[in-house]
Amino acid sequence: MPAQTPLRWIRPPRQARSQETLDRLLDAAEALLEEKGFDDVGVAEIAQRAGSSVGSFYARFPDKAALLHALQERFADEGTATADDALDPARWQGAQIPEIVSAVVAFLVGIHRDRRGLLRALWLAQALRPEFRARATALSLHVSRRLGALLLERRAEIAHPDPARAVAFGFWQVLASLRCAVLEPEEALAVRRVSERALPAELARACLAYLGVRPSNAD
Amino acid sequence: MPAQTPLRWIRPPRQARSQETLDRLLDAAEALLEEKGFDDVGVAEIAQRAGSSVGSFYARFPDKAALLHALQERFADEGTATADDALDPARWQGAQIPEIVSAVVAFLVGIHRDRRGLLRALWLAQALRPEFRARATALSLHVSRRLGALLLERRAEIAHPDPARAVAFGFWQVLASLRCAVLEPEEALAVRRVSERALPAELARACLAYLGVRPSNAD
DNA sequence: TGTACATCAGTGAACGCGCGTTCACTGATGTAC
DNA sequence: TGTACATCAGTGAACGCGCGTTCACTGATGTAC
Repeated sequence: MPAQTPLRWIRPPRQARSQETLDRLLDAAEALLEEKGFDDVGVAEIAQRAGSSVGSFYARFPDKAALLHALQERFADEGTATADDALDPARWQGAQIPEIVSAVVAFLVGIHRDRRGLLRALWLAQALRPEFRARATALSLHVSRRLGALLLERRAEIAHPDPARAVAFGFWQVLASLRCAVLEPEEALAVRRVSERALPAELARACLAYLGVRPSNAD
Repeated sequence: MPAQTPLRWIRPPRQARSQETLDRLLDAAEALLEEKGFDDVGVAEIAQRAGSSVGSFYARFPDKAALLHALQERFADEGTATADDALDPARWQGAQIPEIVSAVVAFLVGIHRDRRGLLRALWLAQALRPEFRARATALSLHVSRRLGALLLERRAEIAHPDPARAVAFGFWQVLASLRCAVLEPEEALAVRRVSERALPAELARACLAYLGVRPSNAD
């Protein structure tokens, strides 16, 4: 179900050297996305920053949109692997829900901070271009299910009448908040009233309150 | 403090007829935004839909971006007036927090449904163009303060240790969720697990739980 | 080990499409006397 | 009340800029014998 298409957007390279060029192009693009939107970054600009050329770019990607797809694919692969590792039930033996939620939220905040530009670009692309949605949804769903499995093993701690739904919706709300936090610049802090430093704790608090989990002694 | 600039982006019309043209242009643009993004809507397309012409467009707006500014201005004016009316303390004499929050959340869900296209366009514009942020922030802040005043009159009902901050953050989280719900198409429902019909209730529940308000008999 | 050839990778100037913007002109409205 | 003139509003074909994309060419890597 989760799209396995291994970078079929990219013409696979034949020499190691061109694989490096491809990585450099992806890295350059992601770096530039920290400062501007995808449409504001030119192909020539990306190529130059990668120490490459426009021609090389088009030797790897059929068009500019394919670059964003490749970035999405790369991020989703990393995200899936990370979730599988981080949300492995074995890792959380004996842990209670507050501990898990706090850790996950803090981690998600970190990702959104560190890769702000990429996530913003992907989020915007998804809003208007259907071809970006499936992959994005698949990743969210994967993480949501893994987290759900973990929390529902502990459903006794959850007071919400429909724990499975609550876990899914709670996770979605955390994601939604982070997405907005990523898109919103500092101005919106006046509305939010919670600094980025305090965000993980407050977000976890909100999520736990919604689930109906009593704050544990662990936190 | 809230930007009062009365449509200074628009060259004010001298004849009634041209005011009508302007309104038709705004309406046509907003209608087209339901289907596509701002960049995907052409000036000629807007003019045609408004039963007008490209030249007329440029007689009213210095450039295409000014149109989006005008739409933002119009929406913000309506929103401000609506908030002043809807959140007037006199209106809520004797009401408890759950009743207020439920009503506000339901109303916000409705707005985001009815003007999905415009809100999506404004949200995307804000993410990348600083000149859209101030107005957007001012509107959110205005509503947040009005709502805050209303709820903080009832702070006894709030268990959160910092009620003022909690009200602001809770409101912001509701907004964030709605923004994402507006940008996300149906696919994401698999992640969210809450349909648009059930959204108001679940969002209100989450907000109230975060504030630490006991569900009242009123709801 | 060395030479010839084939294939792959890289280059960047030139192209061309799309779309915002302009502008010379027509038509409509209002005002002076 | 009627005519002349000034100003405002509207029109859409033509322009031109920006940027994604192409392509003819050079250089690098690998392979055959």
